[in-house]
Amino acid sequence: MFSKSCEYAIKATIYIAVQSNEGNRVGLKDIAREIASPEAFTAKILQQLSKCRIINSVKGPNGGFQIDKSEMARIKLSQIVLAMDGDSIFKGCGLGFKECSEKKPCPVHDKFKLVRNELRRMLENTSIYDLSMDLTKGLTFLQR
Amino acid sequence: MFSKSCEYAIKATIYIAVQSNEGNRVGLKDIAREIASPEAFTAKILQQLSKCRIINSVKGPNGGFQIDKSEMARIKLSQIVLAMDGDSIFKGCGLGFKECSEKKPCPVHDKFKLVRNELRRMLENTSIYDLSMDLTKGLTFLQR
DNA sequence: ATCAGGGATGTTTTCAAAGTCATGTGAGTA
DNA sequence: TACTCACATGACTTTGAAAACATCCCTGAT
Repeated sequence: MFSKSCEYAIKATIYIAVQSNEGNRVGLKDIAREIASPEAFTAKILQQLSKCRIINSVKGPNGGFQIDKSEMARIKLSQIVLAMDGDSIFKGCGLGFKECSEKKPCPVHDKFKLVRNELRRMLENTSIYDLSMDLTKGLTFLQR
Repeated sequence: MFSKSCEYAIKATIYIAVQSNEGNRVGLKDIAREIASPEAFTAKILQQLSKCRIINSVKGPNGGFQIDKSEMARIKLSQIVLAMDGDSIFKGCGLGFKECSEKKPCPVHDKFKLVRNELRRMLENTSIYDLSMDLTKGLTFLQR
């Protein structure tokens, strides 16, 4: 469904959100350990998220990553997916056709549209804030 | 969403269905040309479909692939996906966790369940017969 | 100004999916 | 029986995402 990068990105963003809510700035090592991801690879993903203004990075001693509390509710899952995997999951044809449209639909075009719209709706309506709250409350988990 | 193999498998099955409806048995070359897929790779996919009883193969001169008319309505998209990609798309966790369940859900578990159920419903309710009919009627296309 | 902590960036390496090639096997035909 | 057509099978190669490695650069503290 999503690329590995995107999966890590979602996990990392949620973890950073949880920590930011408690006023903590977190470093790469922390994040990689907490979401069980390869450190070097995670670094790249965090840089990408940082470029896309989804998270903030601070260099130097006591540096790390954080998310502004004021922005947390604004950040939706869809933004992370878009930043990591592009819009292929929203626009791409179910059978991989480059040109698949209402005018010239592939055999599963209409059927997939329904599912994709449901997916899009879900991603656009799910905020990182909500996900981080569930995690803080112990309703969900970031391991296993 | 699906592997390349699965995309080809769906396209191939639909094409074979269309031809079978007109009483034609089709060969590998025909299929590969029609769905614009690499021939050798397509051969493997057809063999897999054949093993899973989704299509029938006939060896020798005037051999080829076909689908029994009587079975065509019974074959659903879900069977092809299952044969090619396994059940990961139905069961797999949105964040890639090996153990993700109601008991120990990942942060997006519930949200994904809705989307996945919609996908499953769609795949289980879409028959190859219906898709082949749309193609025959010129409502859908297998190229581009 | 220097030093160390920690993020940023470019280059390899690894591995599974995608795709190719060579050869085997069964079926129809003469 | 011999030949040929077309599917079957397994080993091999290629490609690109995932992951690892090495190095650079910015920042705060002393």
